[in-house]
Amino acid sequence: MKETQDISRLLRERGARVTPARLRVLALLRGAERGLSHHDVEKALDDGTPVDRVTLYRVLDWLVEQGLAHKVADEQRVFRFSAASTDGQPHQAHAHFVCDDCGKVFCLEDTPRAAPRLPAGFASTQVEFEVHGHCAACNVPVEAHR
Amino acid sequence: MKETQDISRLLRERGARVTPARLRVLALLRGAERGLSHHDVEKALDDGTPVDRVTLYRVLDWLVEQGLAHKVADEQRVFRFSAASTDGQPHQAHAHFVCDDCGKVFCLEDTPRAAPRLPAGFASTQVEFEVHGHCAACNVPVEAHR
DNA sequence: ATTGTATTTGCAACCGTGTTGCAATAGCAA
DNA sequence: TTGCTATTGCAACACGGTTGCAAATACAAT
Repeated sequence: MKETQDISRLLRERGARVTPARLRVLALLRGAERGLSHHDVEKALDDGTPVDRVTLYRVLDWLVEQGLAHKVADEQRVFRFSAASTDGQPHQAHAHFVCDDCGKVFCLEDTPRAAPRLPAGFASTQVEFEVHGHCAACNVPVEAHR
Repeated sequence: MKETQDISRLLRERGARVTPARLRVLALLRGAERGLSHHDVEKALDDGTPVDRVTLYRVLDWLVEQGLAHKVADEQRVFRFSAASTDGQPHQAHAHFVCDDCGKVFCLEDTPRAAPRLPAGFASTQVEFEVHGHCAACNVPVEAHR
């Protein structure tokens, strides 16, 4: 598989050993369309040979350390990991959609980045924009009470 | 003490019982110039009659529920609480400014209500807007790196 | 002041996320 | 194949936060 070759190269480039755990985790993150929590990853790797909890934490942190992944705390104060774009630039500021039914977090790409006016002397370093609601999977048209 | 009277009234207005824990915690938050973690509050209340861990958690969450306090996760993913401005109205959807230096939370009133476009099937119920940065007091003009 | 009762409190036990120490395993170079 | 060392797996821990339930108490009604 081309993807595996690709990832192996990335790992080896960093003078690190190519292990199944690293391969599988990075491939998973790269294929994911949203940030994955440790638990998400653990579940996703559940088929096949399971990966130890601790190893997973270490692999994830290692990927971040190597610049191959991003680590961001979500609203529930749980870290979510996503593959770094290999073409360099850091994780852009963008809005998140949080489904109040299933708890999933989605990245909204086209966000109107209108920052609110700040009082004098205030400086902003980061803007968090979070939209709460019901995602497509949970949003039953007929009656959507929770 | 005037402060205590004032707080008692606020609590009673909400049809709630005026208890020492609530009185002390809210007074503390109001006097604090930065967001306090559960641990901070516990420590601060350590003199006098100590308040139970769990009670403290419940009081803090109750204050937030009543719109008397704000709850925001800090950089270390620990909740920090600060007193809400008591000029009345319920905690509307509006932006918060969180100072990453002192932990204080400010309410930004004039928020551009531009909701981002959502993917098909998604429905939003609430929008949270959080701006992180340095407040006027912490924002030293000379060197503002980071 | 006394009583009744619903609200709060305190305790103990628990949960989930994340971490540490250390012995066993397994990449990879020689 | 062998040997070295990075990596893994296990067990145990740390810490912030939550839950269930019985005891205490604010406050309203006598």
